[in-house]
Amino acid sequence: METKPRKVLIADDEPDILEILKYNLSNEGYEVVTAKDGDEALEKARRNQPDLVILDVMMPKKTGVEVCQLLRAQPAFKETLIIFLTAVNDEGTQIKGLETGADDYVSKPISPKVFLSRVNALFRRLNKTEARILTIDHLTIDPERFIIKVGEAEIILAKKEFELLYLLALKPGRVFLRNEILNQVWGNDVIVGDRTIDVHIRKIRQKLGIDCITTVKGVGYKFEL
Amino acid sequence: METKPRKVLIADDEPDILEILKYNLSNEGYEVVTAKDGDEALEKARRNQPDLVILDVMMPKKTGVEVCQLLRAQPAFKETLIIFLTAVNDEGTQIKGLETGADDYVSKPISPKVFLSRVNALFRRLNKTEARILTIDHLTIDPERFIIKVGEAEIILAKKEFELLYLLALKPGRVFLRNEILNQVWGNDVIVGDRTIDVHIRKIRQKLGIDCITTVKGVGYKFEL
DNA sequence: TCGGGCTGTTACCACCATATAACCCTTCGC
DNA sequence: GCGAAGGGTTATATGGTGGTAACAGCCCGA
Repeated sequence: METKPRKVLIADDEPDILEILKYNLSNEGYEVVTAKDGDEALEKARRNQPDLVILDVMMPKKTGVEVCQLLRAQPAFKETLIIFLTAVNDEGTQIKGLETGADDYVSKPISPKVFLSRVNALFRRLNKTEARILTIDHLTIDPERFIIKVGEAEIILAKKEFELLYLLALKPGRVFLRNEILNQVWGNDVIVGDRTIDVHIRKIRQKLGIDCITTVKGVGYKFEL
Repeated sequence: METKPRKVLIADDEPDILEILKYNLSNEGYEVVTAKDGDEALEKARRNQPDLVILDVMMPKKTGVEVCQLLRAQPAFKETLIIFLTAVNDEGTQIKGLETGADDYVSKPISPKVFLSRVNALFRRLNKTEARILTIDHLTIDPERFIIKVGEAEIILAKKEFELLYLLALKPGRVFLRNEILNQVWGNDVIVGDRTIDVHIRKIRQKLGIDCITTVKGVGYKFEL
């Protein structure tokens, strides 16, 4: 399952800040791009389409607020997260920043750890609205649309079949005991015959046309391409 | 589609803070409920189902962090916005707060104006349901004029029918559970029979004359051309 | 080689979710 | 007050879903 790394663009004219933030965000698994002034920030934002933009308010060329406004004006950046970063702890600027469409406003000096938590908090909320789309090789499972894609072909699975496949595909390679599968998909109180799972597995294999579910005899099933 | 006021619960043991925040939030059009300790906060949260909960960290009975954890443990509050409010400007607490699932962390003393902007910023990201004209292929949905166009033909839908179609069309392809539809179109407190949705869907399909709503059995409906 | 344990496969069918039509109550314009 | 439209319920039809049974095949140990 691919969870592509979140892309973050940091724009600040102080190299130290850039360095510290980049170091911390990278460690946390984010992909980091940096810019040292407003114009460069705009340029790199366009090219990299980051998920989060961190803007210093006081920057050469263009201020963070200006950059923010320009970004928000473009449809591609309507949804992008934006955090302002500033030494200026002045109310007016802060309010203006937030009203321009920023999602957070952090005052320097910043504690890297606190900053990280804030970033994570923002992404956490964003995540929920997003679908948890699984992509394994050329197989795509989209629970939001209830669609399976093998290559370009769209395949419709029934509810139970979908849930079963999704469960297995969540942890590729991991073997699920028949009991686990029953609990997860059917619920721990429902009692069904022993052949039920096999039949569903078969239907999935049949509909997908590819062999992605492996039987582990005497144990259970696992997803594998 | 309901545009009822956002409900906010404020929990703080200092009456002054409660008063100031309540005053400011009310002015901004929010519906405000207050609590003066942790237990009362939990109680009122359950009863009022607020969209945003503001928690003082230091409170009698239960701390803000405890309340937050208890709330987040309940499915009904998984999505609720939570802001911590505190005089304690200690890193550890702040990080813990954010990692508990809070969305923001504001240190006292607070400027009411800045605080308001932060609240607004949170809500802004949450509701991206701006009324805009949708155009999907040769189908146009104009929520301002309440008009549907299929090709050149104008079609009049009833209010509920329109709202239902608009909801689905906002995210083409995305499957909406019957529950989601009920919440969004009818409101979470209204109780209607199970067949109601089907009937409205049917009317829409009939009036539009084109097949743009797909049934996903056991799950819900999705818009698709 | 035989038999038991386990899984694959097929056919069958009950039941549940949805489709559909008919009906009723309320609201609103005239 | 009346008719029309909105919006909800109920009853019945229908098809897909998903469970079961029955049997075939395979692997492995005795």
